[in-house]
Amino acid sequence: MAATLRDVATYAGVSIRTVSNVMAGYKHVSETMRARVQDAITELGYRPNPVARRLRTGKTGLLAFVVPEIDVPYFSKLARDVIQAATQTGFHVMTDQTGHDRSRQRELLRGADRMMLFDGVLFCPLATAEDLQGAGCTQPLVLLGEHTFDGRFDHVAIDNVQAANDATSHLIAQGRRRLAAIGAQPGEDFATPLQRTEGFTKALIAAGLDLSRTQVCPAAHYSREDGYRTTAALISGPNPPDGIFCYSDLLAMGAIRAVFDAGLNVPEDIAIIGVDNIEEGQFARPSLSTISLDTRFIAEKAVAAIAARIEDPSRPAQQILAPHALIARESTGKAET
Amino acid sequence: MAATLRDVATYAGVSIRTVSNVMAGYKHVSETMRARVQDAITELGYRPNPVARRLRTGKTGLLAFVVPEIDVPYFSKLARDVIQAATQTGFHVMTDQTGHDRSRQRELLRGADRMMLFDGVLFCPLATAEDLQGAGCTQPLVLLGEHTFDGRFDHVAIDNVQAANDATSHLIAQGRRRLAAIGAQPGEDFATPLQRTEGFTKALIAAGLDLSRTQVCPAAHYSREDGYRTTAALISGPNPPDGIFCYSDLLAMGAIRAVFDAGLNVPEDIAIIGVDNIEEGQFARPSLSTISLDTRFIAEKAVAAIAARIEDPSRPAQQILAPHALIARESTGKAET
DNA sequence: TTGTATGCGTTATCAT
DNA sequence: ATGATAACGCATACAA
Repeated sequence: MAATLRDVATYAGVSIRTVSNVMAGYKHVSETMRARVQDAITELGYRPNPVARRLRTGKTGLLAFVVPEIDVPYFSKLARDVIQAATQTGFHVMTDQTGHDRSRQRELLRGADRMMLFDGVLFCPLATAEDLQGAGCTQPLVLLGEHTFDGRFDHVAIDNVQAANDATSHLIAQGRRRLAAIGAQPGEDFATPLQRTEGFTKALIAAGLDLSRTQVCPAAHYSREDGYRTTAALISGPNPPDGIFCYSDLLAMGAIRAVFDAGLNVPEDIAIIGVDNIEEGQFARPSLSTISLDTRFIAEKAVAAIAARIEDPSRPAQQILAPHALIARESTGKAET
Repeated sequence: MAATLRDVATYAGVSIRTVSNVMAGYKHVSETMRARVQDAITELGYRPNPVARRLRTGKTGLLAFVVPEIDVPYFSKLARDVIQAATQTGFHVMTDQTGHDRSRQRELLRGADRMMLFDGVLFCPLATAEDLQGAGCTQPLVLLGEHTFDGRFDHVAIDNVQAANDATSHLIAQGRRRLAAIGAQPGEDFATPLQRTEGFTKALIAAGLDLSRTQVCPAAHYSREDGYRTTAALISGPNPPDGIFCYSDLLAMGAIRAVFDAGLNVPEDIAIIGVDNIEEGQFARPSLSTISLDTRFIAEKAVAAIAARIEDPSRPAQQILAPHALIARESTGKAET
């Protein structure tokens, strides 16, 4: 079995306290003593038991990272950066999936089954303001990607309105006039789709375009499948667009395929732009124009924020704006090779 | 602060033992007592402290899931299924990334910094038999995807040789004769690439093809980038292939783009097939032929195996074969729409 | 059926 | 500078 503090103490002929001091790097330990204890430690291969330490200190060193689905490229990219940032900060990361299940999400938010298991939660919500009501108040929580700041929780997110505006303006600058958006979620009041629709509309108005000729299409899951189906319907509809702003790159990938299956071309007949800058889009044919989010930045800020909140739960909630950037590729006009 | 067992006991006017019994669903508790305790529990909102429980029982309820990079589609798909299966079995899953760093991988294998933190480890190794030597012996370990069974560890994997044979045979059946493979890792002795190269070669020999006209190309990271670069080199080389077997779908996606950037077409000029059946391939243009692995099956078997091993560390190591299937799509011949 | 008491391996408090 | 010891919250052997 694994050696304990007591084993080391006995072996070195000192008290348990001294060993603990050595482990903790305590100042006031004589050199001879420190050496003797160190020998015993390496000799027995002693490693502190994290569970015991955590029972005592109340800190688990664990962070929960909650996403709808980890196999959505944007979330797995984010997970990668979060795990990296957390590891450097001394945390382990547990990943939990809500799977689009609102009640499960609320349950996770309440911290139901894992009270005291995590020091904090990094939450990528598919949630409304209501869902957040009265939840998560019990433990440190940082929201990633939803951006209706109400002063209760730390947020890290891009300016969704501006991002959507940028994407739409780019389509307009490429000469597109009959625009459509895919990704709205009518009936819900999730912040992200609402804000992107707002930005989309703003850009149209700023360009003096006829809003009656534009369509804002719902998409429940931001998946390739949804993008495909919705785009196919748009094309065969009464007012086919010449430019589509998809609220995610995954939607856009489905959209591109739908355009080609309809016998049309991207970008010649329909220009398409997404959001997220997933690697898939760089190698796609045509390569996908998109709004890139700095997941590295988001992850690092989120981990820093949760660490700070764990340190001082009473600090005021921070709102951190992550940068975004337009990346123009073939799907909105660069000639396809 | 959170209520403890003692708080509940005091509140209900019973002993701590009784409360514990009720929580554990112990049989011999009188109904009146159970009801009274239950009331106190809900009244105080009591939730057992997992850390304390785990210190006591020695079980953490935590599984480590170790992959090279979580944002590789195959691994994130696997992660999704692993998390789901583990959740149903009552485990939480921590994801760790080795990032192609051999030493970090070995360190994780030794369980260095997390002895006693995890009940078991699910390991997707980029590791050689040597790396596994003397490591992980200390804690329950299940290997996913490497398949050189030596009786020391539980394995869950497909038959890589057969899978590669199937993919290659499919290319041959489509009339391709100048074949290339991408994904070998010369200088290493990772099981997967070796086995896939073996299957590739076997199929060529079985078809009586001239081995001297085939090329087996290395690729370090199974990434789109590697697939692109390697394919570009193949095309501009002295002996361009008319069919390419990529050891991963990601390599294949890069390969497809490279073919088109060279002014050629898939599948007309070069047919391409991959392995993994990531969703990206279904929507790609052309859609990607591939060998599909049943990640759901792999995840469920792996979780079951680790649970069984945790239960009985001395049980003999199991080797579990996961099914695979050829999926023929446009990239190997179905006319592109 | 239920109460008492001990220990899991730490850290931290109090002495010395 | 170091030793003895008390929690942390829970599960369980033992007692009643």
